[in-house]
Amino acid sequence: MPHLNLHDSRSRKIVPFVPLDPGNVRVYFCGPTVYDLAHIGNLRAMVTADILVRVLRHLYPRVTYVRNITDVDDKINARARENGEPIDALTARTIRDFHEDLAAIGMLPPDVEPRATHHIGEMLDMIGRLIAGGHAYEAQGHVLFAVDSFAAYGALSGRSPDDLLAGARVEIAPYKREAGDFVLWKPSEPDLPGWESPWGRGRPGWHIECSAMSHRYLGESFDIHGGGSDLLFPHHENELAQSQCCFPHGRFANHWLHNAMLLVDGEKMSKSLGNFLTVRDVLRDTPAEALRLLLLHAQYRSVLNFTRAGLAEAKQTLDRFYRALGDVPADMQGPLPEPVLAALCDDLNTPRVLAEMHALADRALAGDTGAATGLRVAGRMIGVLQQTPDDWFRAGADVDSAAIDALIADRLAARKARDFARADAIRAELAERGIVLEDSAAGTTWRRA
RNA sequence: GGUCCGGUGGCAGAAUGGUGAUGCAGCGGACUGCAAAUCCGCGAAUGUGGGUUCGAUUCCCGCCCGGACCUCCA
Repeated sequence: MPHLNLHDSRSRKIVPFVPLDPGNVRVYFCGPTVYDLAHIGNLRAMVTADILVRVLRHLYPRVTYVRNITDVDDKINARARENGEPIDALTARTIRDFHEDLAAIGMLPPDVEPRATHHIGEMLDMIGRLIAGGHAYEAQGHVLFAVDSFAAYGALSGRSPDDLLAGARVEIAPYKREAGDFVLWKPSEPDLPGWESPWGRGRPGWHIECSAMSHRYLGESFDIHGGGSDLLFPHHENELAQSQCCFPHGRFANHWLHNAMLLVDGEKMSKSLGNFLTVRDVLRDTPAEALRLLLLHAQYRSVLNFTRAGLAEAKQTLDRFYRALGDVPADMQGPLPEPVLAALCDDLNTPRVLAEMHALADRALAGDTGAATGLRVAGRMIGVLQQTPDDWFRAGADVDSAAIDALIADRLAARKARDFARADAIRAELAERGIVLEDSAAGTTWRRA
């Protein structure tokens, strides 16, 4: 069995993955801040985590996958006010929508999905310990982490504290001792969510929740922490600092995994550019597996440019794979083809997985049922090819299949009578409705265009 | 301005110190009443200038271009 090698953001190298406890691999990924529908950039991070966890589950008997939900945040407060709705209603609805969207894309649920607001006690406990240890201080109702109390601050993201100061483009709050100090706890206005604390009624800063929840569910040291590359600094740097200062005997995350950003039509996705796409926007006219496959078409550390043409190509690739599957049932069991596993173990090289799947499809189309089974198993491994070919080719066709069968019978009669004008008219009529007819030795079948 | 990542055929996208996968698109052919699918074949790439080396796309340096981040916030 090949060994799993993963890129580690801290060392910026691909290194062998060695679990702390092979009997229970522990993984934490930063989940969503729930104030709006998931967009396709969010989705890329979720798919990266999903593939990683699938590979880990294949290699190890038990994996504990924790993905948090940030449900206390200034963006949430602002959105709730904008919408004129209670914060609880906004977060509950957004979480429900998020779960629906991820399920549609074939994402395995995390084992634990902790919410920040359910772990305020753990956060307060950590903050108290940080103050006691001289790593945090209170100033004007805020509690701040003192970055100069952690010698390794900046090591994860590869920045020196001097670099950080040089480029600071945000006004430094006057109560900070050092410009790099960040908020652990801050006062909350009466109309905003808040919890009583030794420092007054307040709410947590952004980073402390992940430190508190990962500790609660995974311990002082765990295997992998991941998220989008935009989280590397400051979010993960700060999490690491807090956690290591609070639990000096732990290593926090042993291994850091970050996925590159997604662009839309070559540009950063933003509402002002008009290229902001939610998962739902895409799924309105695209099969979910096509969206998933598109995200797997690039290795997770490469910037991925999302385009409609790319989406169409992903759909076409799945057409080919579904043809190659033939009669192999969706739940067919078999060994995962070795080249596929080798590609996954090579830093989750999903493009190479797809190349291997094309090779399997070639053999399957040539009549090799073992290869067709291998394709099924490989597809299941990466969360695609979960349907029957009929379902894939006919889903979304807004038609009455009995009527189509009748037209196919009419056309067959016309062809027998060598009335090709009539036969072609039927083909054209169905084409108008988005139906493609395919003649073969075995008869005529139809699919959606 | 600072730190980091990247630039491979028309497009997407792997890999590699020794003749550069895979898919899409294109072209030619087989098959087909037509079409689709499938099959066979063809053309097509390492941003740029140096350096190291017998040999560089791969390693090093400069330049150009693109991207992420630069601390609670857009």
